[in-house]
Amino acid sequence: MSNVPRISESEWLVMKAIWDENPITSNRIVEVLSGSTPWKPKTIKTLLNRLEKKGAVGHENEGRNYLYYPLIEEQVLVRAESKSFLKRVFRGAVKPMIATMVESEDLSEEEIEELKRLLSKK
Amino acid sequence: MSNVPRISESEWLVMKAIWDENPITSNRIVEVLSGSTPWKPKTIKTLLNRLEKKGAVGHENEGRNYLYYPLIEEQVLVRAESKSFLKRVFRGAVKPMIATMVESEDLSEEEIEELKRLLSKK
DNA sequence: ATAATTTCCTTACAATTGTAATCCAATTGG
DNA sequence: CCAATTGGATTACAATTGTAAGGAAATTAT
Repeated sequence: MSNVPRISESEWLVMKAIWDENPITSNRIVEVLSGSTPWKPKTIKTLLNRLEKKGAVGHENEGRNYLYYPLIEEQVLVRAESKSFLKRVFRGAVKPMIATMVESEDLSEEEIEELKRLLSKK
Repeated sequence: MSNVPRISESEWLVMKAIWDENPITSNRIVEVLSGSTPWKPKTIKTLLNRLEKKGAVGHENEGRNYLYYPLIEEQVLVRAESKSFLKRVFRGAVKPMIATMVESEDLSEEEIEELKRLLSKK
């Protein structure tokens, strides 16, 4: 069930814009993404079409404009991606994965404390 | 520098076989992967060629066979992938990432303890 | 010594992805 | 009211990926 579609790297950026402001007009998406990518509006439109075809987003008409909304929750996609990444790169082993992340990324004191607490609760 | 090439999902499986037994003949790679994938030998050969073209592996001749070896360390590729995954899916935020993994994957008592120790050392 | 097999090299071919441009209908500015 | 613009639909086109098959040279089996 709930076969999560595969979302490409570029498409992820679009999804994030939609999750962040839901619902959101295509114009607004273009506006948001123009701040963080070098994409032309046409490019963003293409990505929106693909995402809709994949069943990741839907839209309704707002006048002559489209109002987009996610059809997949961020959490769902995030989990699916995480699982696939874990398998591909770490052969499914969670601990080495977390170890690598803790080693190579920066974590503040607080974050470390919070994570320890989180682990304790398990 | 050290621009790490992008390794596709299928290619990762080949890389793992090579990291696991280094150096390794093409035959042995086919043998290993035939156990875990449905790929035909020709497919595996294609992937090896692509990896070589990308500079991820090299080979020397062992008689009429090829003996492959990695040109990129596992750690290097793992870190690069992790960073890219983190950015794409978690907007670069390590803590939520680890939190998600801890929540949705299974960790044994021991592993949890070990991770807590690891965090403490930071 | 030929035929069969094996190994590698080259080519294939559709789907996905990145990155748009073109075309058309509706809307808006003058 | 007509021209320009805008938003969406359709089309484009090369690179990457998944998944091999075909051909050539070397080796092995008979």
